Amino acid sequence: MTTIRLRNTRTRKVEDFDPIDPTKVRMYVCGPTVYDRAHLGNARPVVVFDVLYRLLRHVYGPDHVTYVRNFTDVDDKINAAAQARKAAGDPRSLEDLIRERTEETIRWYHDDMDALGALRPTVEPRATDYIGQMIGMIEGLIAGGHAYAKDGHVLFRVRSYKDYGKLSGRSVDDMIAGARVEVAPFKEDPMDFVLWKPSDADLPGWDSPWGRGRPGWHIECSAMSHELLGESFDIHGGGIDLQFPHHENEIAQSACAHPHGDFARVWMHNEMLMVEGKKMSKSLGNFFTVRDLLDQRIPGEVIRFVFLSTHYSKPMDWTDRRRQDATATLKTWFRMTDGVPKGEVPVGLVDILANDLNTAFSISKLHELANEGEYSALKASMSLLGFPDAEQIDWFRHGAGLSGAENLAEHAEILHELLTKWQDLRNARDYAAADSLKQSIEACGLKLSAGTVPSAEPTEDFDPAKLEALK
RNA sequence: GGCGGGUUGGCGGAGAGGUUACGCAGCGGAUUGCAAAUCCGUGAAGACCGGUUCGAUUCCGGUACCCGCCUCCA
Repeated sequence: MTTIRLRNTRTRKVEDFDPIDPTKVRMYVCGPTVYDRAHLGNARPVVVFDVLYRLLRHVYGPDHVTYVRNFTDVDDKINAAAQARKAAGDPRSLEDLIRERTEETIRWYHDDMDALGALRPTVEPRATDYIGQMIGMIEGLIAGGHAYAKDGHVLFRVRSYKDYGKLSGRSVDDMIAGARVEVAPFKEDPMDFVLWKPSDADLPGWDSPWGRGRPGWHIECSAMSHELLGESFDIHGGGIDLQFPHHENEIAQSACAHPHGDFARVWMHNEMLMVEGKKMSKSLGNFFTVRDLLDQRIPGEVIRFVFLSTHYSKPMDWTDRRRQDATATLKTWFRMTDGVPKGEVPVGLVDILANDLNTAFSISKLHELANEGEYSALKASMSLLGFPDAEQIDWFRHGAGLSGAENLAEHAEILHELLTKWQDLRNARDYAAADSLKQSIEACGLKLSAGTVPSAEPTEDFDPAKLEALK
């Protein structure tokens, strides 16, 4: 059997993966807080751990892997979104508004992640369905001396867990010296973090031994992973930004609540996403969602390809250039594998993925399969990496994909239609009609180019009104 | 301030202590309504300074620079 090797953040080493029970491999990945569309950065862990999930299924069998990814549907950002709508005059109750918002966001999330080719996890628990387990866990922590109630709050006593800070390589004393911690009157120690907090009448709340309130961030993952995967499970994943404090706190809670378990044995973290060399942020104006890209007719598999071309442990740069390269490569591969029977995944490729998920190297191997004419193997390999079969999609047959020019994005639909038609006419060797169509498009002030993917570049004479008139 | 990641050819991006990464672009050629697609061939690298070694881009140390987390945003 293939030995999978994974980098464990806890030990800072790449280790042989040795599941507790090979017939029941268990993985937990931190999912989204459902208050808005997922941005591109949110999608990276989804794709990274989807590849791991596929690899685990390939090695241990599809029925022997349990993948849990939560929806955090209780959070102050969600409350704020609902309160804003209520303030704007919506007559419905806060609870109804919250429910509507979280349900809608979960639908969006599914739509967007499905488009990236991510398999649905085995279980997708919602935090609000596990409030009882959270309360039970908090009670246990208090009984064990690891937490204390004060003024309607319950706090975790960080000093009661000697390994606190081990995952992220921090010491409690150093962090306090850094003085960047919230000092609150109800805290024994500045590093103590909230397990439960009181809710006033304007906030959602649940009855608890400490009064009506709601859980703090962190406890939901500890409670749900315990309920669904047990005291000890194999892999816990998420973005590197979650390493501290989220995962550190999860470990502290779970280790103290279940001292006989190991909690998660392997901790995996993906590095961050950047856009054109910079962190994605609203202030830089380079912030966008997965849906924004899909709406620009960028296929989900192209986004996936760009993600996989960088190892998960390195920052990944989303650039328009890489998007174009990925489009061209996938287009070639889909043409090669269209209608070809699916063969076997080469052992060498599985070994490459098993070596700490080296997706970037695996892509070079796919290039080699393509160069050698091994199209059946290429097709199977693409499937393992989560790409659709050529027969399931059709953009590669005629074109699609636009130049990334920002000022064309809002005309994506009409341009896509026109470019597709142009390509189809050329494919049909109807050059008279193709050239005539080209002339009418270029009359709008666009320059067409028959590249790997037909594209349109705006000139200084670009007139959007004329373009829309071509509809 | 604390912790962590990175620096490879024009661009993106890997593996391996000694042998071609790979892709894109470029260049030469074939083919082709096409500015395309396809096919054949081809040049080009390892931030800086030391150390270990018969030999390092690959191991070790230092320097410089870049980036992220520690704070609501993944």
